[in-house]
Amino acid sequence: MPLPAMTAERLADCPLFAGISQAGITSLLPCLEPNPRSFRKGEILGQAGSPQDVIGIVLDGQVQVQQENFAGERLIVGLFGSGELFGEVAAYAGRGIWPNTVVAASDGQVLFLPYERLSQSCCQACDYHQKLIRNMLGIVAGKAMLMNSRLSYLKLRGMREKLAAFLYDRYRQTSSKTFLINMNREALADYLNVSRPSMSRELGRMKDEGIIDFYRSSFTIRNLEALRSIRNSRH
Amino acid sequence: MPLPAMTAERLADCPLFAGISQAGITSLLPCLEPNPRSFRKGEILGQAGSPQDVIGIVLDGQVQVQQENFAGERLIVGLFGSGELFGEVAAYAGRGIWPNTVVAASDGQVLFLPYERLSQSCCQACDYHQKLIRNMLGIVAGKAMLMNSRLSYLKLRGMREKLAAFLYDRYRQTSSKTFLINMNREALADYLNVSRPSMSRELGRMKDEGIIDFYRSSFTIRNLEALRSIRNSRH
DNA sequence: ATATTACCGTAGCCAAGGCTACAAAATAGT
DNA sequence: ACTATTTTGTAGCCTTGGCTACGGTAATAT
Repeated sequence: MPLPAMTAERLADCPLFAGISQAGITSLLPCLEPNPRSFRKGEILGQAGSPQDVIGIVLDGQVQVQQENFAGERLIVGLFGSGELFGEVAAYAGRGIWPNTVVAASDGQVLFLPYERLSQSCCQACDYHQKLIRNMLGIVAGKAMLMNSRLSYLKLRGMREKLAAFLYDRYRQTSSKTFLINMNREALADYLNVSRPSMSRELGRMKDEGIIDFYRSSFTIRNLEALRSIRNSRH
Repeated sequence: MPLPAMTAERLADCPLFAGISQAGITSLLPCLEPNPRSFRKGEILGQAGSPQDVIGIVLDGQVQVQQENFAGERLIVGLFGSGELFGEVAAYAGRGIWPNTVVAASDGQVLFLPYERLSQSCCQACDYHQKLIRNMLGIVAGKAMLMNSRLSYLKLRGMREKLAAFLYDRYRQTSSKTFLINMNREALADYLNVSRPSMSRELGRMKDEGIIDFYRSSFTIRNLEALRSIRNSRH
């Protein structure tokens, strides 16, 4: 199957190929046995439980990773857009099985790469392979860090604690008391694992108390000390 | 600082050196600039916030990784014993800072390795380096998978759901309707992020309904179908 | 401009579960 | 055997927060 036009250009923005020139990518690519695929919204790109021998790179559009829990509920693990990878954590954790289902959230294109080609040295250009593997290590470690911070939010009891922790982290990341968040209320509530109306209620309370201010996705910290001192009643 | 005796022997059991012979380890080790350290219970092996340029391998004893959240509470991330690594996720995620504090949970020994030596090709024995990096990739990916399964428990609303998910997973892992868990009530409650008395109450209810039976850390699933069909009321 | 849809705040009801306190049972130590 | 300590079950109170329902506002399409 022929590669879509501009593939190498797009991959230059993919963290997996960070530090590799476009020319390098072009020469490296055939060696990775890439398999492109166009998809329409709703198509299944990876079915939980079925054998997995590739990882995916989103070239265009968005894909959603869903975890099906033991009772058949669907939990959204993540939404991945252009340049992002999916399936690589499970791949290198050594099962040959998709643990989650990957569904197209829009029309788009994805590039599948056999993950064993990536991690094994190959014919020529082996210095690039080295780079690829180190990049992959960084990507997987980064995802683990993300999950870890997610875990630390979920471990907090109490709505106010979760909100305070989340907002405080954003404050530290942006080094600014006013910042935008890239989620709407529904998504934020889902991220913190609380219900949207309850979260809105608590946000309102915190606004009334002068701790924060907000409008839509713009938040401002009004009383940093009060925010930092929020902790659960239990000791 | 001289390496402790038997270091290579012990490292042979470490997943980082999987697939490398003991002789290989011995010849490889000097190249990694290992730095051994003995510790006593309570010593700090890595302080959150301070610069990090090494990863640790536990040779003997146990170390505890603690996360300090924004308000100063301590959350236990994990307890690592002989052969296990710590600090590697943060290291390869690219910050040069310990995100968590590592405390010795007993007397023991640890081997520190500069993580950049690991990920870069070196003088001789470069085929071993390849292997090391791929092993490291597998280890980090495995930790990410573990965190993911932990996340899936915490995401569940409802005590009964969490218990059902946990017990059902144990049933699948052991392929037996009767199994022991390696935690006491307190630890299990902490793992599922609920309070112990509330959990005991719910366990009692499930026993009354004939879904499960238990005594101390021994659990028996009496009604598998009922267990599987437990899901949250919300749709 | 108007209709349609997504997004967000608010109110009220009520159940799930957190918390303290206590008792019984098991385990460990002497 | 006896005591001390840990572990687990139980009871009752009461707060937190889930849920439905609704209204208003912003964004988007027609």
